[in-house]
Amino acid sequence: MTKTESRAIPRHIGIAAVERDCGLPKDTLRVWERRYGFPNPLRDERDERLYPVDQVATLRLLRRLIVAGHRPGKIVGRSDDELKALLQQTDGPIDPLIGHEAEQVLKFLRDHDAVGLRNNLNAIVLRAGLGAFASVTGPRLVESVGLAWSQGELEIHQEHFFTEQFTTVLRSAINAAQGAGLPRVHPRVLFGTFPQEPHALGLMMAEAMFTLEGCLGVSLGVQTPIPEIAAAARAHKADILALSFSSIIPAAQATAGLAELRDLVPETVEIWVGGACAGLRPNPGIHVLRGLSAIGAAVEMWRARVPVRNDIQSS
Amino acid sequence: MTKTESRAIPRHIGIAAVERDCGLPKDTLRVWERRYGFPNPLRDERDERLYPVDQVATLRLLRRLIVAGHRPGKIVGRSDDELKALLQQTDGPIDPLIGHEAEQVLKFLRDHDAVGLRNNLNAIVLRAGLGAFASVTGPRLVESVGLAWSQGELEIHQEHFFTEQFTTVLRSAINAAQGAGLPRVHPRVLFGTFPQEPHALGLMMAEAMFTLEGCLGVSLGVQTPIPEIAAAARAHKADILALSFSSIIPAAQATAGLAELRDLVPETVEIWVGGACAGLRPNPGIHVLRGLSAIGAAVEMWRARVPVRNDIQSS
DNA sequence: TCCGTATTTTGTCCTGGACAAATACGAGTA
DNA sequence: TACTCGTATTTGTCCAGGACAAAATACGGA
Repeated sequence: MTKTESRAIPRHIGIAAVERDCGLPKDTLRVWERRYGFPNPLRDERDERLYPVDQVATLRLLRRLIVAGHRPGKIVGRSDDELKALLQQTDGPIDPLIGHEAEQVLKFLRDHDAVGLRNNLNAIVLRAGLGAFASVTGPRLVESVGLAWSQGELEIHQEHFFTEQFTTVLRSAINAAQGAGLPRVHPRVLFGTFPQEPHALGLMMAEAMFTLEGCLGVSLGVQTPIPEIAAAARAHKADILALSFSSIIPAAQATAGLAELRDLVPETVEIWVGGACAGLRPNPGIHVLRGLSAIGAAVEMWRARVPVRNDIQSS
Repeated sequence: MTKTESRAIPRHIGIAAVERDCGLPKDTLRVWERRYGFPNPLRDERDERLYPVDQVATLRLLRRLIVAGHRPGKIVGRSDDELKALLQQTDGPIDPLIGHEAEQVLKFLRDHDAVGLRNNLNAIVLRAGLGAFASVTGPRLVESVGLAWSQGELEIHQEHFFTEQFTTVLRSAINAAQGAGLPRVHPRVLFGTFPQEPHALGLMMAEAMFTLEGCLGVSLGVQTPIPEIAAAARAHKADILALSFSSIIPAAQATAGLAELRDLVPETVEIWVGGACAGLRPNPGIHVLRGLSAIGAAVEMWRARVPVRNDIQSS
């Protein structure tokens, strides 16, 4: 009975869990420790690294700064305060970014109010319309919640809870849109993410945007192996492969994976990518969409560019 | 023109790409090579492993067999033909189990017919009703698809595709049920899975059953750390913690995790578990439900057992 | 100011060893 | 026969510390 507390909230986590939570590969964690003296994990009885949770929080800050363009050698080892100052100077101050809706949502999360959150999200969708929700408000809400989490203001379970409610609301709105007699014609769009990418929200918001444009969308969900994505593109005769990248994906991995994928699918299939991942580059054969609101115009351009094949075309 | 092909499809890929595509960690790939002599990659000029694509395909077969219960020592190194034979032999003949609906669904999957599959699933829900779908037909469909996949009759992307469509249909049915004026009172039920459990379908079917019973359900989605589940149970003042276990979870892990969880939540919170995981045991403080159709009666018993507290009860 | 070349930084891969957790095996008991 | 418990084997993950190329930066000359 006496030590329930010590087991209740683990103060230290292993290297694999840190890799998962921070998106920093194990090798990188070890080499940072060797070079910069940080992180500075304890060791358990079998000499394995045990990272205190506050160092894990710092690592998340570091990762944000690095994807924002800072170099590890300059920032690893600095104090949390310095890092936060840098972060604000990069992203701009945090508060202005959080709009009224985000504040409300965060309040519902802190209150663990499921019904209130759901009603609130539904109200936002109705007020703004699905298009504006999926391209503007939704991403902002997601970012605000992610930010609040990475700054320790929300627990993991609160973020899970938010994701679940958001998913439900958005999914039902998409269903309603599909049932509302939208045309559902070309282009055929196949949605998916790479295996390291478990984040489904961005993908679903993209699905909403394409649906509103009257595209015929099919989703594979998240974390599909690259050869499988390619096989699915062929099987479904997709015109466009739409992939979502959150910021947890290292830019190098995204680029390498995209090159591999580009080789595996026919050239007639376009690859469109988007998301918060910083390092996305407009390689040949890869279309980078900056922001979900760019989808509408891009689909129109596609329709103008690609000759009509709105009838069924058997191979 | 003659050699374009050799550049178009790379015949060898690096270890990081293999990790991505097969889901086998780099460390495991290296230790298999050391112990079993397979995989047997070439080396590039800087002595890094280069895996031929056919070995990568074999690795994917191996991974399938391992999640199906085979042990690496017995199968790594065998020929593709032997592996494929094992794959078909694993679960015995599949046909008897498959009902009419499952056959239809498998046909739509093989045809990659998104619209047909969606309509078909919707029709089943309407015909059978949400209760029968979530407790009988749905689980059977899920099992049939899983079986077909484990025997190599379906590709991974087809299973992803099925999961996505099934999710959409079920989620929208749950929404409809919630909007249909069901009472939504006690018990408060919190849904979740352990971190190693990524399977969301069972959880959602359980959510459907509880919703039909008029419970007030809140879901955390899949893969929530155990302390977080406990924290969420306290925060949401849950009466019941409903956890889903698919067969990929080792029984020992489930038991250990449940013991840990049982310690972390107040005794007034009941823990109900269910799913295809074989080793679930009715430990003290843990209620094991055999099958989703048992949920209805269990909720009624709970309501009879627990004194009325249908009014709001502030802590 | 621009562009090509040195230099630093940085992530990823390597080897070979170690060990605990998971699993299979085998003996003893009801 | 079925089931439990202790032992042996298998298997995944971690460690150290070295190496090197790709990327980023600094530098020098037009």
